[in-house]
Amino acid sequence: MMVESASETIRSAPSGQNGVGSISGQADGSGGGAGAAGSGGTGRDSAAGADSNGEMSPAELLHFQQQQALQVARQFLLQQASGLSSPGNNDSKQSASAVQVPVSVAMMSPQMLTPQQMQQILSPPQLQALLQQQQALMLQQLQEYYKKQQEQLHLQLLTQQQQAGKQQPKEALGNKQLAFQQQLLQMQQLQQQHLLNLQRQGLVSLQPSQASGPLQTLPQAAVCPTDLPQLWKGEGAPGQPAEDSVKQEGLDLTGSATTATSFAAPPKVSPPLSHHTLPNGQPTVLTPRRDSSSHEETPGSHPLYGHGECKWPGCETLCEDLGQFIKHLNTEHALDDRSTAQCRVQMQVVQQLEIQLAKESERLQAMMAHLHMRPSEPKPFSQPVTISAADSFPDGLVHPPTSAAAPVTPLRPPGLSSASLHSGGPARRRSSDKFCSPISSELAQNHEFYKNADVRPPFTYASLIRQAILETPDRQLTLNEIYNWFTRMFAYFRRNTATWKNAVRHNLSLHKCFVRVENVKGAVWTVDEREYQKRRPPKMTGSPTLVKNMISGLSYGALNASYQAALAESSFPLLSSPGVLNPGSAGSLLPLSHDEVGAPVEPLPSNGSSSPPRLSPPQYSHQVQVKEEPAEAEEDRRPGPPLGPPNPSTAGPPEDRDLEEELPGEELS
DNA sequence: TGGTCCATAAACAAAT
DNA sequence: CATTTGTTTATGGACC
Repeated sequence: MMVESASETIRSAPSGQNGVGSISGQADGSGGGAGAAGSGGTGRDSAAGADSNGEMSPAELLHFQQQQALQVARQFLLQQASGLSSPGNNDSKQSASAVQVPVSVAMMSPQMLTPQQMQQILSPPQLQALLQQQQALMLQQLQEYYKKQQEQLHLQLLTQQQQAGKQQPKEALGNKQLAFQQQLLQMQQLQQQHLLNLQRQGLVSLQPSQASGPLQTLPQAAVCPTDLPQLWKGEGAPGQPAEDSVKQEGLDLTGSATTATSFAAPPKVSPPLSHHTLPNGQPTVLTPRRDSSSHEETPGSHPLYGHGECKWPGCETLCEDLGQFIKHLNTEHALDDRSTAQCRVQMQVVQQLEIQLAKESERLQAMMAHLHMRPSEPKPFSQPVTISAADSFPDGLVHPPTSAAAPVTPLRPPGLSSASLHSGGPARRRSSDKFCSPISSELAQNHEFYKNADVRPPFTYASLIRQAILETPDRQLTLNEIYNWFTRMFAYFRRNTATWKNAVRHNLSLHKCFVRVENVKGAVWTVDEREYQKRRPPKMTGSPTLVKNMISGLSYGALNASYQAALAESSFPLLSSPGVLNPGSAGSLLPLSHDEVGAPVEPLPSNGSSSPPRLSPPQYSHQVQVKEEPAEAEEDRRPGPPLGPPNPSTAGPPEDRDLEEELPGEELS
């Protein structure tokens, strides 16, 4: 295959955006394009030369959308931090109004956090969800918008024709028609382009569910489609300066000014055409009550007024006093199309946040409940609670932690999980390791995300390699197969191949947990679970501290690191190991596609299935034996006597393989 | 500050 | 001979 030679790799320029110097990968995406091409798999978009085009390249688009999602996410976090998330609160109205201010304000404020930071704070699933929501919304809005524009054009065209037919010379008519048609064409092209871009990037993952997706995710957002165009219009209105978040986002994008412009363009198109369309087509469907709620309530102070400025989304006009503000409010934010549209946008924002809030609240309660009861309930798992805790918060759902960890996948236990670093961007490396989130579950859950987004997975090479191997029916892979797994599963590894491949080889050789086995066909790599677990014993057991942190973090409502981590972690987990097939079950699913790793579905039945009360020495954290199959002997043993023994066979069972395995003893070295 | 864990780079050797 | 596969060593960042 095309392995590129060293030469290419060397040029890595560290200067990452943020400084995390080590990860050169990110930085040099440019050149990489070429080499990567090989891995066929998914639709690959060469990351190459993004900037050259006038239009937004897929990469840029993705970046852009991520930014958008991040914005929203940011608000969400802010709110959480400010204690909004009081547990029981269900009163949507209340929370809505409460949320409003901060949200709108924050929305406009440019970056408080960098995308990287957001990535760290938010878990991939969260990011993904946000992204999708945003994308769905945008898509919808765009579609509506274009539709509307086209209708307008057609109408105009018709009118013109009629009139022209009567009074205008043919030539003129011809010209006009031409002009309109061109416009129409442009519109169509634009539309197609945008839709294409959106889909391309995205939304790939979005695609499948797309049909119903948007509606589902944004039940409320779906409001009347017809109104949407107005949203854009309103926002795009020339008069208002900063408002459009889109624009702001654009500014934020460090490197892509072009992006901003190109993206913002579409909405802008509207002004010219729109001015007269508005009068007509806009049935202002605005619901009075909402409107009134935000405008009218002016007790002593006004919810839209604070710190001397107008808090209306996008408007930060300074007002000396309330009186002046009111005046401003009445003049600038009167009941017009723009205000209505903005209001609607705000409604959507709030609604989404409410949904999110409800989810998070639920999760919080479950967490609290769990942590509380924990003391009394020691036994379920001797294991580190932390682990289970982390595992247990799936996205939104709450499932009993206790049972959570093990239960989910009876067969394939969390055993495999172990290492991984949980989320996290920069920190990715180690810190998380300690948290020990199950890579398998995380992966399963965010499988699509990593597959399509050029984001560096928050796992160490070792944990990824292990995952790759374990996902295989016979738990063994050749080096090349490992490479393929990487490229298949992560968009990120589709470039800089020389670099990460070297790292993979390095890790295989370096870690005792990877055992090379000579096979008929050559050599394959297997994982020695015992060794693997051995590497990180210390912390886990001591989880108490972690728990403590979590608790304190929660109680204070502060976004401290531990909380963030917990948050991030929480979302991943869903299922623990979905696709992983264990040999035992192997027969069934196996070989095929691993992709399924993603099978997850979130809702985990909480069927507690049995929680295997596995106890294992603390050191070996989770483990489960999987039972089902002797196949992996390796795993089995670990629970028991820790180190001991030489393992008998590791793999024996499955099949013959005479050559199999391992030689006893050696590993101890 | 020192130790550990990781990522990355690179030199080399052995096998294909 | 060129690649691929494995091993090792070195360096530096992050974290505890």
